[in-house]
Amino acid sequence: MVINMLDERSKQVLRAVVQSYINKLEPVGSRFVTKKYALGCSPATIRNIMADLEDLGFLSQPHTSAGRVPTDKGYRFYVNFLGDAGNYGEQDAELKDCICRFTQRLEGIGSDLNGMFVEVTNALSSMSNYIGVVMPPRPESTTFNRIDFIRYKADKVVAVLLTDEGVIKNKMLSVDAAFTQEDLNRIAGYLNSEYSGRTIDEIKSMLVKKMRQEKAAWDKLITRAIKIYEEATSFAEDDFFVSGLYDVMGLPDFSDMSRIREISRAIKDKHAILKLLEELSNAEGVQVVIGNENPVEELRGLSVVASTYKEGERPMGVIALIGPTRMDYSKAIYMVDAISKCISRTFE
Amino acid sequence: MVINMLDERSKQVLRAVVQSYINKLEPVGSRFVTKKYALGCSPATIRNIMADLEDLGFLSQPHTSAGRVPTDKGYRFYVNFLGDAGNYGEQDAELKDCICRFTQRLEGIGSDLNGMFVEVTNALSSMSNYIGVVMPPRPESTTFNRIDFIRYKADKVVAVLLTDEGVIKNKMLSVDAAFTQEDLNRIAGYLNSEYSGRTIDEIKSMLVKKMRQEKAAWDKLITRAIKIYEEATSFAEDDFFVSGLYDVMGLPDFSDMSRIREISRAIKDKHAILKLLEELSNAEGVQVVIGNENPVEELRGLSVVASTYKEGERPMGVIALIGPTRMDYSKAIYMVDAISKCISRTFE
DNA sequence: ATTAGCACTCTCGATATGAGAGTGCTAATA
DNA sequence: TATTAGCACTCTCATATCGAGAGTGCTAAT
Repeated sequence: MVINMLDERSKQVLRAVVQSYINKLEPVGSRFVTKKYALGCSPATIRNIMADLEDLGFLSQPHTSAGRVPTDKGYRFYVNFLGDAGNYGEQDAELKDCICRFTQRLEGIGSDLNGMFVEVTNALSSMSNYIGVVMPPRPESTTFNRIDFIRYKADKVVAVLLTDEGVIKNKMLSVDAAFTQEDLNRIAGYLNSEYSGRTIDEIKSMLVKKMRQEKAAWDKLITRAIKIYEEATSFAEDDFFVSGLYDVMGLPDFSDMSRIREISRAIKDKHAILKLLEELSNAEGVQVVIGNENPVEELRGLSVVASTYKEGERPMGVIALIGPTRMDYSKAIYMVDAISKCISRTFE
Repeated sequence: MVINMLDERSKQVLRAVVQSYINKLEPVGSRFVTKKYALGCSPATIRNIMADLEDLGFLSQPHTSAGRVPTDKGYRFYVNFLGDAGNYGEQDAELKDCICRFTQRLEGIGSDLNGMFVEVTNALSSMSNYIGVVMPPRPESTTFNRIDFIRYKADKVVAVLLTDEGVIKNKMLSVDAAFTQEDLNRIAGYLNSEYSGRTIDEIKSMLVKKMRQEKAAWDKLITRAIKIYEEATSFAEDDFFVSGLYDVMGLPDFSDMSRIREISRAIKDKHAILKLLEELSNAEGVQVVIGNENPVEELRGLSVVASTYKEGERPMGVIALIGPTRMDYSKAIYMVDAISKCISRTFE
């Protein structure tokens, strides 16, 4: 699908239909286009063009005598070639201002990543009225900073894991042997001195290797360290930050219950979204998945605008907006882009 | 409203109406009652009784020629006097079994409170199809076990707070002075040795008092300790565990969007619910708030079944089920009762 | 005190109707 | 040849009408 497959006026008409449908969520008719967008021709001409666009698969009619509605392909063309691409910066001043203030505040939060992610999801959803999602750094790309163990009760130990990126995780462990705090400090000290600066996953495999090497005559300390580390770093993998499910219900797109329930389910079991975002996480720049392009069954009929945030060149995680197919792509792309860049900046 | 204000047969009719309305969510007519519940009289008689019950405010008619529907007052009477009170144990075996298995598992989780609460909300909602809520122990009733500080970067410190009940909280603090890990250990050591066993709030006020006492010549350590403790324990207060918003949308009661949106909003700003649960937390046993009895505006039209869980005699927090007014009170009361008792047991 | 019988009321689904919006096509026009 | 005016046509949506069904309240009989 190349940009040249449509002449200039057709593009203008397509853009007009997409934009006004995004705004009003009502099929747009030929008369309306001539009135609202001065294209210098009559409704009849527009009708002809629209009929052509329908033949090409960019538009469709809900019923014989309604206006036209963009198809997924129509949105796709709009996003790729018509959506003011490159100058999303020309958004309305209020939004820009709002995002600007937010990014400044974000940089102030500094290294409390969890806190930052909560802020980000909230900001994403409240500014857009879509669903904001942040996928935190995956264990394969978070860098071990240090781990500490706190003796809690005879057989309970709290593990606190810090990463270079500022993620704090804690977990209550049940241990079989009765450790003293000194034991725990030794184990932590060992792990901290040996493995600081590597990724969580790297360490896991290194420890396993180590276990094999020393096979019969391994140090008891190391065995313990390995076991306890494994347990401490086995956090639920399928977690991410979401916000805005309630706001999205206010959109006229979701006026019937069944849709809402579907979406809720999709978000609740997280798996589907996680899969999608992971796929997108390797790509460069802002990614847009429109409606039925979505590889994930449950999210058909929704669009996703996502972008990775990075530490230097290394991709860390993904932020995304999920909304109805007729979402305001310009706005969403602008937001996701600005905020993901801001997050990346805080890692410097 | 005393139990004697109705004769026996009237009570039977009221019970019949409430129970079948709870089951089918359809106004129940006189003929239906005679068919389904063998009360030994004709529809005409039932009609007379129903008319009386309507005069007394226990029932109402959606429109002239529909069956009767319980009013809030009707539910109230049912819950207080008719709802098999005292022998909720006679629930259907499957539910009992399910809860039994769950409580056993719960006791296995042991002292990881956060994990336990997540389990509890999930269990509450999935077994009932209502909204499950758990209010964790308030700071005035959690007992300080120990605090530890981990130096993260020059001006960042991670505070990890443990309570006797097994709540773990962590927080990234920005500190002005550059602490060494030794400084931090001294501060933590001071706090731990002095204040272990007291409630979080007690300690706060004690520290403030201490500051006043030593006024001019206070130990620098203490000043630091106070400041850092204050910051470390100022967690968001308005947090609790919720689950089941999505399931509740499946109930026919909420087939229209506006209701759902209302509820979502109420739950999102948490404040209203928190207020209500706090009010209920001082009472003994299972509390039931029905429909418009609800003091909280946003929750009108919903019913709440709540019970406190305790450590010994000391009330710690509240668990609750929130559902439509025509919720299955017997079931809800049974569940909330069983699970709150189980939580209390784990504290022993 | 209870009940059978009956007229009455109200909802709900099906059906009909007309206004309105928008199209496609044809023939005239620049 | 590309555009446009005009018009018949189609489809939706809101409204009105109608009858079946369910359930009531009342009255008179038991």
